[in-house]
Amino acid sequence: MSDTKTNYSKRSHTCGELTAEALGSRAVLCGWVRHIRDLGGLIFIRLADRYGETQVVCDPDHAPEVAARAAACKLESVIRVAGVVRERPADQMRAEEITGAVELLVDDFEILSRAKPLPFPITEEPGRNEELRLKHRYLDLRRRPMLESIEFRHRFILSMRNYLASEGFLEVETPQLTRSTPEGARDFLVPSRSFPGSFYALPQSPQIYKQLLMVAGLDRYFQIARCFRDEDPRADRQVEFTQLDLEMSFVDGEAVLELSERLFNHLWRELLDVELPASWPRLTYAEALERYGTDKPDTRFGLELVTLDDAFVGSELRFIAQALEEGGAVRGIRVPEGAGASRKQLKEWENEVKSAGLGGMIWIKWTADGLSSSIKKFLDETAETRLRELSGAVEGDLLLACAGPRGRVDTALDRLRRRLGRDLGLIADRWDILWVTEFPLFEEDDEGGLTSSHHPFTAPLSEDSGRIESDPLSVRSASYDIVINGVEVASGSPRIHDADLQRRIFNALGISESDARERFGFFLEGLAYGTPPHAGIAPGLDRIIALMLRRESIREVIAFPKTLRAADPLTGAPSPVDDSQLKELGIILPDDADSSTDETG
RNA sequence: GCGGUGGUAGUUCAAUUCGGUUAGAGCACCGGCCUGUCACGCCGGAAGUUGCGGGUUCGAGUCCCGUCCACCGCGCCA
Repeated sequence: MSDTKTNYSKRSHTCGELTAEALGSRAVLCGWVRHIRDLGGLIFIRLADRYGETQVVCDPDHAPEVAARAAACKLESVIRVAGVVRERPADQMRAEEITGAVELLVDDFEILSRAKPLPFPITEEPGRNEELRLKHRYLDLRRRPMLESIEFRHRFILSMRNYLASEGFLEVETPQLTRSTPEGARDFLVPSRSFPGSFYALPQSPQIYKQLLMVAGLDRYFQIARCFRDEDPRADRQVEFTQLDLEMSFVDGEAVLELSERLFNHLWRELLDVELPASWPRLTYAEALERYGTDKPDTRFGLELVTLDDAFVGSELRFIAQALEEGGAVRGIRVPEGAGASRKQLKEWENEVKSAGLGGMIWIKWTADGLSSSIKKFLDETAETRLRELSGAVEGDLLLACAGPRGRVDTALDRLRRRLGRDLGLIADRWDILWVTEFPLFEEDDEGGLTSSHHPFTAPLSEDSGRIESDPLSVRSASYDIVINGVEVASGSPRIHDADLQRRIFNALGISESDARERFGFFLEGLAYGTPPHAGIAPGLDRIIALMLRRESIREVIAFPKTLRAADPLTGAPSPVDDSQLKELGIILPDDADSSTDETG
């Protein structure tokens, strides 16, 4: 009776707590009718709530009225039952369930809310139709695995919040209606009524605000921040997602690395009972790309990439010669003892490469019977020897390779490597957590200009900052990413705290002095009133929680996620609005605007 | 924007290579029976514009074209 869960409520216990200790006592339970087994006389109901399930028995010999009501009760109706806790017959105890030794013999039965027939069963694994789950998310969330992920998420955030508070961090909220800055992802815009023709933007991250909080002297800040980016979603990306945003003053990047390591280690220890290494391995961006073809390598297995250009110098293979001429690369993966791979298997692996945008995949097998290869005609002895040297292949091995522009080859081989890791069962069951550092500060955009590869407030490595004007693409940033089992889960950097350096960066990005004043003037001015050196990081909570729970998609750890087109099947958002609303906002739609969707599909 | 997978009863699935009678089954639902079940059991019933539109054909769930939706990936995601 003293349990906080039952305070203020109609029940004496939850559905997960009655055990043999309660034998003989009266109890009142409320919950959902999860199973009904109507034997014609006796009726067994498995009553469920967030906390568990308890078997309740309605016996017509004991209470005829109760049995009659139970017989009329439908699955997932909400009921309140009162009765006496009694022991189950000895041969019917369920040791694997907490409440498995007891049952409630009901003498009072009240239906609080009847349920219609369900659109899908609560007690079974869902089918392929995820839209149906989202449309009735309130039912999907009744499923035990979903409940577990929501509870886990709560405990994760609680543990994180407590930890950061103990480290002296202040939790501060920043605005959701803010100013659009054309850098980065596409903004979600919100029209202003009082300023017709002007728009707020939803924050892509609280980046500028948190830096201004450092200028304000808050010293250590964090926020569980909702971020919005209007880009196509993926299994690990929603247009609306949650980050732990944090920032520290009077520190360099190293301090943020240390804090992050302690924070993650704390979370893994508290929530998973797993001890991560006290400090994590570090990999530079360049090394990650060279060895794995990606900036977020899964290091739980080998199959590292090798560069094979040298073996193909002067090759008569047109696609290879062309790739090399155009400054591309031939890279591959040696599969130890992979020479036994079937044609069908090779075809599947090739499809993996093709769907990443490459024309095809080369394979070479070294077997006891000699060499066989998709390009055997074009492999002379010199080339073959060179391939073995470069890849380290020995008899019994398989070499898979691709040619093309370096970036696309790396994307394809990263994808192939992950597939190989799965297919060959090479992925170790462990947590591989590491830092990826020294990202390039700039990237070339489509028009040959420069953009920030992280964001424009990222500090360059001090030894590289002299080249911002002369050779910007060679400038490395002081940024750092956290990668766990091949998933990028956090990204951060020391920030620029000097208005002059910030101006040079804007300049390199092609943002003129007047542009910068127009777009970031308030920020530059802030930096000019005494800015402490500061650094921070922003872990993506949805991804981390999904990773910890080994869920395939972050939708499994978000209560009300959106589809891959950023729609919400439950509410029907986004939806058209009344003309009067548009008029008030001064918005005129083109005649062909029609956002309605095919409802028959 | 591009590539791939899928869409059949409320739901999960099936439907003979290459097109062939009235599109089947489990669960749920409705009716009947059943007093120790726990995937309860037994008997019966209702339930379908095969996502949508067009085409080929004597005949289309099946083949072709278009389109919509969901999912996976590429592009995109400072």
